[in-house]
Amino acid sequence: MVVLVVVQPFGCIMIERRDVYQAIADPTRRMIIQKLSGGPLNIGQIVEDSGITRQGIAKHLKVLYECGMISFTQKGREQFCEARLEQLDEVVDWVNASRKLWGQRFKKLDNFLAETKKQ
Amino acid sequence: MVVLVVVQPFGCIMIERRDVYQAIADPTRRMIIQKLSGGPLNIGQIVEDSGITRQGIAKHLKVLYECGMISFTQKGREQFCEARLEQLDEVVDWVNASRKLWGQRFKKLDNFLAETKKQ
DNA sequence: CACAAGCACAACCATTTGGTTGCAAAAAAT
DNA sequence: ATTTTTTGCAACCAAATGGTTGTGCTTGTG
Repeated sequence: MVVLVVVQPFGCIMIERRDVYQAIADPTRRMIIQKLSGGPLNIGQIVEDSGITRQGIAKHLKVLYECGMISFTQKGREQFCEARLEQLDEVVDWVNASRKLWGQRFKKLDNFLAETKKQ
Repeated sequence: MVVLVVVQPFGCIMIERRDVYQAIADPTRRMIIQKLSGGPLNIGQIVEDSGITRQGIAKHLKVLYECGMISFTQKGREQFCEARLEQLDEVVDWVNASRKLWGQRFKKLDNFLAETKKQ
């Protein structure tokens, strides 16, 4: 997990972490994640049929790495890339929490109406 | 990918469909979604304690609307905003599909090793 | 050795993003 | 009738994003 320490105006130090939401926001990165879901690949293999340049892919890999969604293993001159999908739990948890609240919104409205009736 | 061409509230003309991944990529938009999960609110209520200006919020609402994650209802001079969290299914489905594939990666490796042993 | 494969790093570029300020319109309240 | 609330719209801005080309450094291979 990479933490970006940003020194802002007034000498403020902000600690920014790239998050998983940002990681999966881009369609190319989702494609990379799906390719890697099948197992580790080297960068050349990821570039194959991606439609963009190696350097473009490298930038996306950097983002994914900074989110802790992939890890690297050097093997000779090749760099193998492996997915770490545990991070996606955060997204699912957030979605479920929101939907749980959303599912209760009518109940809450009923409670509100009941309360106002009493007064 | 579904492309909707809708000319409706907010003066939005939707030609390309923004996707849900982009909608939840921004922390401010996630905050808005969570606020709305409890039930409909007008724009002023969403702005409350958000730390950014009404116009800033309006831009985020436009994005959320274009993703089909919120809908509007005019009531006098107030514009009420309601969440449509069904859209989040797409995210959960994608995550689950990736994780399913990921869970099978060792099995695949075993199969591969078994195949090569035969030859 | 010479050469190719695989990759990292830097510079550059156009567009998008995420915010701001200012102003105008319409509905409600006084 | 005037003022206040609530909102919409446009212009502006800095920074981030998503790509590109070019260069050069390792590491295997003939």
